[in-house]
Amino acid sequence: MNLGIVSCHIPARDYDLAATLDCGQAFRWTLRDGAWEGVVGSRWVRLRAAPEGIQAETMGPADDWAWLKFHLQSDVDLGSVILSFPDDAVMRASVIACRGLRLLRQDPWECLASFILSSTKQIVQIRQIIGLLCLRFGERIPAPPGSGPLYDFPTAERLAASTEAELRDCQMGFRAPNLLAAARFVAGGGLDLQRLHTLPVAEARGKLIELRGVGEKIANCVLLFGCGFQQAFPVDVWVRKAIRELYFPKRRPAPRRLAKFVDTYFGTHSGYAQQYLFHYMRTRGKSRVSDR
DNA sequence: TGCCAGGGCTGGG
DNA sequence: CCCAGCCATGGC
Repeated sequence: MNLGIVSCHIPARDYDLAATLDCGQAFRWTLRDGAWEGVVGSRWVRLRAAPEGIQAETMGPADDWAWLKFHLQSDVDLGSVILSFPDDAVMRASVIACRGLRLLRQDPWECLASFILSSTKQIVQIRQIIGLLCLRFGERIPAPPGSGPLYDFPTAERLAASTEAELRDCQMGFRAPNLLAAARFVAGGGLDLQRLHTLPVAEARGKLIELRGVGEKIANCVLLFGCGFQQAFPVDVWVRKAIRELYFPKRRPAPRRLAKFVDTYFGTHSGYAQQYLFHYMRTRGKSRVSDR
């Protein structure tokens, strides 16, 4: 049984780690010495590009890597996803700008909690808040030699046992009572996040929106990044700006009309198209994405 | 410094 | 249905 670093080659084509791990869908990945380091579940993970795929490392034992392949969605045929996008100038430019960007399949609780914390926050700040939250409330997990202490994302049960003041100490401001209430509701069995993906998407969305602090946008993030619903389409300030400027340049659409548009125009993988739009808007004008 | 950030809720037209 | 104001906090 190997308790040190163990590694594995994960086959994948058209997989860009930087675009995927640094496009605002996940908040715990860091580029260090040319490799991406993060935490998946209760495991430290290091990833780097390799011929015909990804070289992955974690702390042993690991006789099975299905958990990581599932998280990375490395088996998804990206080519067919991109072919499902509408063939227009905006999406063609997005595809060029975001080559190799994948959607992850994240843990629904971590995803829900993270996006409750995301409202009117910049991505760098969301990362800071989540870093503090994991440090204060997460469980210590095995880390590679030379690395500092490492913590997983706190469970709903753990956060449910905390206080609003302790959460506010993680710099999350008015989001603290929302996170605490969500943690208590989930820990108490009021919402089975692990089964959400088996429901019709509208029903799943309805259950999420019952939570205080969770509206359409955050619900759609959880549905897309944590439950695998390919047609969930989060509309944040960047995506709204993209749609208005690139698809409705003459006059800004009424909210209802914009909702109808994103619901019908982008095809069977509209959530994927949304992430390409988001990343395209955020990175155009910049030379590199490696700002964190 | 003031503006803005992967929003949501509330109260008023 | 639509909109303005508000909610904390920090990067730029």
